[in-house]
Amino acid sequence: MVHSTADAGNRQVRPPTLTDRTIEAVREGIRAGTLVPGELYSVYRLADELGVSRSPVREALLRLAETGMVAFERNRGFRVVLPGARELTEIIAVRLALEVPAAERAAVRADAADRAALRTEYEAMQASVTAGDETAFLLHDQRLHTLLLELAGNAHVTRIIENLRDATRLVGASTIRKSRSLEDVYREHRPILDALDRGDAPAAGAAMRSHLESTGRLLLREAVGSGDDIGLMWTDLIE
Amino acid sequence: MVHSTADAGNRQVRPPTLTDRTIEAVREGIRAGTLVPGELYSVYRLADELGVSRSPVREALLRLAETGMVAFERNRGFRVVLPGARELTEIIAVRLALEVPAAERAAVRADAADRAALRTEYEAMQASVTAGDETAFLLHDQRLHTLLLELAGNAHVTRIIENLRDATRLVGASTIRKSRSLEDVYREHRPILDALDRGDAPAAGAAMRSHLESTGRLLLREAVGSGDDIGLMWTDLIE
DNA sequence: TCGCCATGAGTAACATGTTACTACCCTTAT
DNA sequence: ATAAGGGTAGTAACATGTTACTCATGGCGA
Repeated sequence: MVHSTADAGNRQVRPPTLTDRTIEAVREGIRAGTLVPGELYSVYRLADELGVSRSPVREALLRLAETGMVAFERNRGFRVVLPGARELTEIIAVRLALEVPAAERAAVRADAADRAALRTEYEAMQASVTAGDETAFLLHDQRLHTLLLELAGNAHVTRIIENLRDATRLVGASTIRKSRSLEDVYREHRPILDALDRGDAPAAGAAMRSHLESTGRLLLREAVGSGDDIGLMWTDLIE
Repeated sequence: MVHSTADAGNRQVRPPTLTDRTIEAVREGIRAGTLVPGELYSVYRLADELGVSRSPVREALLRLAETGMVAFERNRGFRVVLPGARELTEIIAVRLALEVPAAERAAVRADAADRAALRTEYEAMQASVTAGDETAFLLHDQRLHTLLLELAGNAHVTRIIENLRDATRLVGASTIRKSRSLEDVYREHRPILDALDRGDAPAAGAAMRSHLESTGRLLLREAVGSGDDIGLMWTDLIE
């Protein structure tokens, strides 16, 4: 059984730092709509909104800037960035390259406890679908993917994907609502888990590929700018 | 022709910040042996060695800590970390997953100018071999790989690999000297470039895989701790 | 000789102060 | 009306101050 605490770069047994808590606060603010993409904010204002000094806030935003989630503008402020079609396509390509082999590996390594944990998340997804709670749905979707990655046993891969996910979460949230395909996304995970149960590595990989490509296309369709040629970029980076 | 400036997250046309310069200074310090892995340093000391305040130094080190190059210890200082066998294996696995497809893509997209640029680096590698200059060798090796990645057209992949390389550069430097296989590593690049010239994508991918696996095993042999079972980890994460 | 505890030096993490720069606004001349 | 220009508010980047913690060291008793 792979422990699920996800301590890749491992920080603290001690309480999380203010920087860590600020990172979470920003993520939450974006989820909740308090921080609007494209809008200009400042470390000053955010710092006293959160009731902390500028240092941890600045550090937190710099880390988020590394993943491309926010962008600083010198002497102006920072913005929450939502990724364009190009960036989304690139991210999907990376996820395909890393998560498909991870799924294959997971199929080989999973024991009964792992499979049970995956099922739990899967059922929680189903519950979120019927409840129409897309926030919860995305949360369990993420957890399921993360569990799979941890099963594969490569902490670097887990961290990389986690970072990329951050950059896209924003698009995902607004996308799924519109296309009301929440249930479709849910269904796509079934073949993955079934293959895991059978220990069928190739099938698990194929199912994961199919899932990522499908949701990838979905994301792109929503996030596309008029100038971007999706088909061209897709074949260029993915196929 | 893909432009080689590699501005993925893109910063400034303006002069680089003190933080940026500090990051480079730390990298250089490690290369030059001024900063010894495992030794305990402090932001205080490093700051006035560099003649700047603690803020940019701290920010620089935090960024390097993200990639795993250094590690902070609360109220103690920070250390330059050299990766263990486990981490090296994980990194090799990621490089295989990303750089093999990138080589295939590059084979399709490369034009005459791209191929010429690759040849230039390749010949510079050869020159470094005969000159016995391993620093220069590693530099051109890196440039060649980066060129290939940029050719593939996925800036995220380029950035990810670049970060991983940072974590391993240290091991690579000490490794190659001992095993005096500098020339072997040089030779391994030949089939890649040949395949590129023919526009033969599968061959380019296969050559890249072979190269990464070979140098990967080399790295592991040097960096291994007595308690680590290389073979087990290798099959677990790579094959 | 050995263990224990107080103490102090040194640190990361956090807070606050400073600087140089940018864009915006309002005035004024054309 | 429109353009030019100076002033000002607000900012990131950098510098410095403060706090709470960790660990080594040395004295002191057994």
